[in-house]
Amino acid sequence: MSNPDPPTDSSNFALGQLRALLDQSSSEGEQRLPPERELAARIGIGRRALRRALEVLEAEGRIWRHQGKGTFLGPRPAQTPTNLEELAKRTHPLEVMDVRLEIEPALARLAAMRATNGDIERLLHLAEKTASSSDADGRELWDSALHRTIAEAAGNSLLLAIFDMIDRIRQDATWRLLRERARSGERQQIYVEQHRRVIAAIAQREAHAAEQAMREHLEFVREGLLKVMTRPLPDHVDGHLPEALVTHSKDRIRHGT
Amino acid sequence: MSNPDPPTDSSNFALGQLRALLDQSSSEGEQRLPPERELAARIGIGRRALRRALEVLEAEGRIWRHQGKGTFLGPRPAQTPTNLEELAKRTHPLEVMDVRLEIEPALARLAAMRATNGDIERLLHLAEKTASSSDADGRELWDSALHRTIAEAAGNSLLLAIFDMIDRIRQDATWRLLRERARSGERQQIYVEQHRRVIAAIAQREAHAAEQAMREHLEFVREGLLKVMTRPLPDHVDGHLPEALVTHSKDRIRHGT
DNA sequence: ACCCGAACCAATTTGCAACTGGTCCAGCGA
DNA sequence: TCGCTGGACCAGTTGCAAATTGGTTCGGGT
Repeated sequence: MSNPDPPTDSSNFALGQLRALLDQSSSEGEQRLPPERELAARIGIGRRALRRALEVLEAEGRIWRHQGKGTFLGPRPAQTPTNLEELAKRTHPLEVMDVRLEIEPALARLAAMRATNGDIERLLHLAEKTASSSDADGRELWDSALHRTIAEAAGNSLLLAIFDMIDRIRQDATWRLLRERARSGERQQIYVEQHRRVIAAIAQREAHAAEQAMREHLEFVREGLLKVMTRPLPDHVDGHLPEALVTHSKDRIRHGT
Repeated sequence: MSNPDPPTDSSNFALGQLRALLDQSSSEGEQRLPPERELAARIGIGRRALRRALEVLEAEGRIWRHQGKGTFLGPRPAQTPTNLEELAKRTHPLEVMDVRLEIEPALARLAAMRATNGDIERLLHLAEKTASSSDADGRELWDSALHRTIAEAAGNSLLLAIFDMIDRIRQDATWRLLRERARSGERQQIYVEQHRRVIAAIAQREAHAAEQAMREHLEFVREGLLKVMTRPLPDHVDGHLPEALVTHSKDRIRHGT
């Protein structure tokens, strides 16, 4: 394989000059390098030669550049989509389940240790409601409220914010139908029983039992999700997929470096 | 207790006019009301009287207002806790450490299972850099890059986003000084050694060891944080708090939207 | 070949103007 | 005295144009 833009005499000279400048700048606390045009003029070479040298330094991880921003020292800072919609585009149900399996057992454990009596009262109340609701929308609502109350009872506002973030992604319209199919029939009854066990453990302040019960519940949920996603479509379902399920896969973007 | 700004004749007249306008607007699908100045002129009263009427409607939940934006129909939209600034105000370093203790061991475990060889290469490279950097800012940068690379290697974009969220809160200017004090001296060397152990476990694909090593590292970090926050200031430190801890909290305005 | 200068493209930042709600004040009138 | 108005000013938001910067292409010179 051939390098489309190999180092040259002028670039190598620039490399030396730049390394010196980098050392000087970092010792002065400077985070930003001058613009390319200025740098090229200062060193006395053309911009193209300078850019070849900068590419080397960037590959080494000593600098990072971005169009319109500038050239900076150190490793490239992390870019995070704080936007929920963007985030929802880059993830998928199984990823979300993996995250829930990490977060919610911990929330249940913390809730067992730190829930107020008022929290526990609300949880017991919710457990009844969940069991008695009949329609799918109602189940969704009570289920969501139950999990969120546990997250509140854990008494960590940051974890609660994280839970909310995950929950919002879960609420995505595209995924609702999926969950509805996954919890139909006798599975719903098992859900109710598992919820009861989690709440009982929290009420009795058994942290480990609460964590374990929540983990088992979520693993059961994940299993149901897998079954629904892998089984063939039943006959009465229309042949073509909804557009939302088809188009979303192509605008997936890279997030590594 | 007395209302500082009770309704008056003019305001009561405006209230009736406004309720009519609200009904009309909502039926037309209009979400936004005209600016106060225009509204006052149209109804034929002063702005002060109009604002009293608007306050009533706002208290009733029929409208909501925001400086610079305007006046809108319906209930005030839920303020998203995804806002990093607001989130940073509602949490504190110990909460963040609790969350890191839940998330990052899981990330290390996943990384041990799913890291590519390229990931491991980068981790080894970063470990050297962290050990060799001398100044505090440099340590912060490389340390942050190390933890993030582990998060990337875990191969779950949602968990990565959560990690980034926590990391940004950690980067808050107010807390930097705290961490700097907590890692000075021989603790830094222990950090380096613990990092090495985590990376070694990941490189050897020992999931449980990686999780445990990361947990131990973070518990050590938390312990250092506690020590710094509870111990009295040493003699050579000036009596008054550094300005960064006092002033920075109020002039935090825009980072991005 | 190699390099330079110039020009252009694209992403970002910055500064400014306009607009909006929030607040205060002097003055008018019942 | 009290309520109200109009005006002025402050503060937060939005939109836009200009300036800045890295990314790219092209022609000409050495």
